[in-house]
Amino acid sequence: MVKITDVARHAGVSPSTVSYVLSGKRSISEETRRRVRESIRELGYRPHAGARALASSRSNVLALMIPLRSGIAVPVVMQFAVSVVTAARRHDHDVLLLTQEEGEDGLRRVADSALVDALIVMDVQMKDPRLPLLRSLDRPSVLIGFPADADDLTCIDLDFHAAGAVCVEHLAELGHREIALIGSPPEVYARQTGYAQRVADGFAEAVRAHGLSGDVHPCEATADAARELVGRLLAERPGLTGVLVHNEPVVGTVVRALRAAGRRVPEDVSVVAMCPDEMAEHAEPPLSSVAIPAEEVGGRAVDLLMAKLEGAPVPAATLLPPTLTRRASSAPAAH
Amino acid sequence: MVKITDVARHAGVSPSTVSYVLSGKRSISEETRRRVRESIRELGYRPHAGARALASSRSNVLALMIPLRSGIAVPVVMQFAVSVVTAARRHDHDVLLLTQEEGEDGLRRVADSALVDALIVMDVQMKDPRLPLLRSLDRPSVLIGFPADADDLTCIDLDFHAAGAVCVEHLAELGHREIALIGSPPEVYARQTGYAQRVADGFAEAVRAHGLSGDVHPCEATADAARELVGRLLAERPGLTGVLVHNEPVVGTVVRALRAAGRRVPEDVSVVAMCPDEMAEHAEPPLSSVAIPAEEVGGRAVDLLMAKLEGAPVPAATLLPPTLTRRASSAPAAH
DNA sequence: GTCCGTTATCGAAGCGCTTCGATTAGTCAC
DNA sequence: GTGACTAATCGAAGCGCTTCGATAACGGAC
Repeated sequence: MVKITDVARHAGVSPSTVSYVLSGKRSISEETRRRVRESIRELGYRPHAGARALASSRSNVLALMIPLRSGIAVPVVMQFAVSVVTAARRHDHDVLLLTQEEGEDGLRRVADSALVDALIVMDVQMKDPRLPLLRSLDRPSVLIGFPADADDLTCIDLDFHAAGAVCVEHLAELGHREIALIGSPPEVYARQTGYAQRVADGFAEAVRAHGLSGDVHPCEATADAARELVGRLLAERPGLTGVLVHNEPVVGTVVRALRAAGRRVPEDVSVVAMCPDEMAEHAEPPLSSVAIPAEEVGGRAVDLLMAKLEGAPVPAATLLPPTLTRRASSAPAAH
Repeated sequence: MVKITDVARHAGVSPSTVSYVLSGKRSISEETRRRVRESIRELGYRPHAGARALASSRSNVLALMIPLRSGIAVPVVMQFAVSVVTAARRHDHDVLLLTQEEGEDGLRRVADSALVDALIVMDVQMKDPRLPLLRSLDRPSVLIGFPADADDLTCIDLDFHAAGAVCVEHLAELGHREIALIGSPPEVYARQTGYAQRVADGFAEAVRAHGLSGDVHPCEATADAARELVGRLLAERPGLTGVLVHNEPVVGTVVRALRAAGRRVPEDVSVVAMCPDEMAEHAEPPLSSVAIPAEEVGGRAVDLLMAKLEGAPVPAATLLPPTLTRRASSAPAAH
């Protein structure tokens, strides 16, 4: 294994000079820098991560804790993870993967052992048991999601409240007056993850603001439940012409159930979904939708963390504005 | 930060004794061990990962490189990742996440910097550019998937050949004589990832062995392509009563297309899928299927790696036998 | 010509741990 | 009682890097 002293000898300088060339923390003459770089290349030198971490108390590794729970859209989690890794690499950091299962002990372990410099935690609950721990750690962290009490914590997420509202506004603009939200399974609201409730609130608020009629219907993530709910909705509310679906597994079923009941989409009923773009694009018909900008959330989370590591002040809360993409499933209301 | 010398002082022993208590590499008296453990607990001591890695040349971290490419089933990748992390933790290791995008340089980087002790690489291609690198690294690795030339490498995967065959056998047992394989998109075969071809080979071989008629039809992963293919198959082969679908995104579409063409599933046509169990269970009707045992593959991959790290010999190839789960989509052929 | 401030470099200490003799006690066979 | 072990513990070296003075060389400024 080639070490810094080998490079130093080869370049005719001291080890500390090599270190300063690498870190740029002191000025080095152009000529020396060139020679050192050349030696590094020639010898194929890579600093030993452990030694570096020991001497500098920086591991250049971030921890990412991902959720496992059912009801969490796996592809979205994956997108997050990939975007976090990609963003971390841009800052010359690596990512250590932790599962929710490891819980607080896992976070404490990697933080206290100095395995990681900072932490990103996904799928934050309203009353998340990890929050006190994160507050007590001496390492910075960023939460993806908003807990009930976010004091002293840095959070980022899609603005779900605005997302609910933006869907309503879209339907309102198209002239729909009677709409409904087919929501997440009841346990998701009960679990107090927050985002489901925020969508519902944003929906309800916008419904009021626009003088529409519309209400919220939690729905189990099964085809049967979705069909049953659609049937009930159509029976109870014959004037219904707009539906917002915030329940990924059943979006396809909802559309098919509407059609089975003789309603054309979008001619008779407009459908808007909150789901990954990929899913919306491949649906039949392609669905107007608001997606979670996983890519951006992950990237921004890393940026926030990097800023905190450098001691820069960062906003406590970052809400990303929702973007509604119009596709074939929504159209002006008939008269 | 509390360090080993603090623990040593608190317990009235030398630092090396604490180290030996932790590692178990030398015998320590019952009494001393107890005292040291107690001090560790009381002081909340965690060994510094970097220092440990430096002194022992073991980081206790594994690298996992995950694929990004489209056509790879995201939930399966996620399952792998989670099972690898879980298995690694059982061996007191952590997992560093790398994306395929990082390629060979990424692998070299984490290996040469001693950030990781060993590597797991997913989604191995027939002629994978990472293979020479992995051979040259001084750290053990395990591939998930089988390249064309696996010399000196350790590979593990589902036995796709057997998986293709087992589906045919299932259909044959049920009395079906004319069957078809609706395969992966053409580019997946072209890409030479291997597994698609192996399924097709296993299928073809078993068809021959059982004296059935049946052939292979690659299919784009779009609803249109699937519908079109089903239409063509039914037109060209009126006697068709069994279908194996090895193309996750379109399994639902295939079933619906069959029904749209007036064929009941399973009464008129039996359908078997190769897809994650979750997808098969939630389909309408629930599908008889062979799943990739991601859980087991991930766990076994880690076990192999651990064995290699300890210098134990391991089999070069591990093929996990497929398991077919009978569900509602396959039934005896009508006469 | 002296003094000061840069710029470029070096040497040494030290990060927190593991590991390798060395040492001391204790046990047992004879 | 002696020699030969084994069990339990210690001390010190060293893992490969960063970082903190210290030093030397070099220009201006006066």
